[in-house]
Amino acid sequence: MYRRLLLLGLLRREDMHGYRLNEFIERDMAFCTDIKKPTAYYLLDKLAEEGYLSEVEETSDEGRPPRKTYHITAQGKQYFQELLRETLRSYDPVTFPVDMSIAFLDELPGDEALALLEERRHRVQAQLDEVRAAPEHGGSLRYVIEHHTQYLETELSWLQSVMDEIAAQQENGKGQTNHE
Amino acid sequence: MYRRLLLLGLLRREDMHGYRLNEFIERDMAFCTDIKKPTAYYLLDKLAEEGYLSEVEETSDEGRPPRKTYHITAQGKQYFQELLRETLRSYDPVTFPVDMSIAFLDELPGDEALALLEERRHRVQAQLDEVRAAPEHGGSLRYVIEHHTQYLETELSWLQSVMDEIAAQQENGKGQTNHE
DNA sequence: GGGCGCATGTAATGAGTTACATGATTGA
DNA sequence: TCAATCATGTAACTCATTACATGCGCCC
Repeated sequence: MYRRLLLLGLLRREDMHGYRLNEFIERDMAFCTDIKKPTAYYLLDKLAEEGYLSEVEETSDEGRPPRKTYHITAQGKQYFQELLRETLRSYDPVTFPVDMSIAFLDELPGDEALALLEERRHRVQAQLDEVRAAPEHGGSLRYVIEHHTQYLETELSWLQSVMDEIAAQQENGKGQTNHE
Repeated sequence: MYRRLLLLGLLRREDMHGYRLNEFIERDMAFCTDIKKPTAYYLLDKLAEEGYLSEVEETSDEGRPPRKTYHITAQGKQYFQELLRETLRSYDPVTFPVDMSIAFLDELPGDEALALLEERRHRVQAQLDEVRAAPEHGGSLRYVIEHHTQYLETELSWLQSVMDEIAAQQENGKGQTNHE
């Protein structure tokens, strides 16, 4: 649903065709969304069918492929508002896949666990670097960047604390576990 | 995939039938997973088909319905290890639906935005309370609880900072936006 | 007699992804 | 001539969910 919100939100500012939308999303919002191109095209189609967007087919003037420009309708604006409010007010508990591996960490010898967690730490750090490098165009996208920055910093500090504790156990000679 | 890891991880400790598994998950792990009952049954079936679990049908002695007890196989243990390592080392960027509503926050009058965010804050706080109330049985589940606690605290502090900034703009009379 | 606990499922649906297809122009 | 840019899609698939179905025994 948040993907619909994204598309409607961008189209509310300016009419665009799918390619431009995907381009913008990939360049400026990659750090906070995972929408894929075919999904975007699919959703634009669907939103148009449902009456939230109107599409204007532009037959190509030159050698360029034809394209459809989307414009948000009155119902679309209302729908956008509904989605916006609902998304703002509601909170769905998050699940982290890594939690399951942490929960069963006793399955792995401590040194291997440490190596894998170190690898993970690098990836989280890389993601944080990417967020910090995000183009800083004004507007409330600034809050979103701050959101991800804080989230990732917390993630790093938690990871570090887990690694510290494992390393401590390792030194105490309690690091022996049942491994296959 | 992390759902498979969860089921295999629990079965690695002790043979169980689906009902007990679901019961345990709901009581002790609700705060960190969103697996639904039919999904669990479905996955147990599938994991058995794939040779990672063996199932023993126990025809009911008394009036109780018959049940299938699952036991992890050697391949299952290996598969579990693979999933465990892969899940530990890899990091998939998280997306927060709320980000999309924050990105387009200028669509809403400031006072309404504040009211909705306040509602959200309450829900996040409730979730944090629930995590803190989680049964504290030993093992590395402790790390998972810590993970969620820190995540939710960060979430609350970020929310607060967004609300503060909106309130500040409101006072400066910049709170006027284009609304329908 | 009505609801809860025990125990398992199925059928339909949804949301999104992957891999693939098309085809013209422009620049190295 | 080879890749990239522009521009749009489809078909098949995965993963998981929702809503529903079943049926006995126990307790109030």
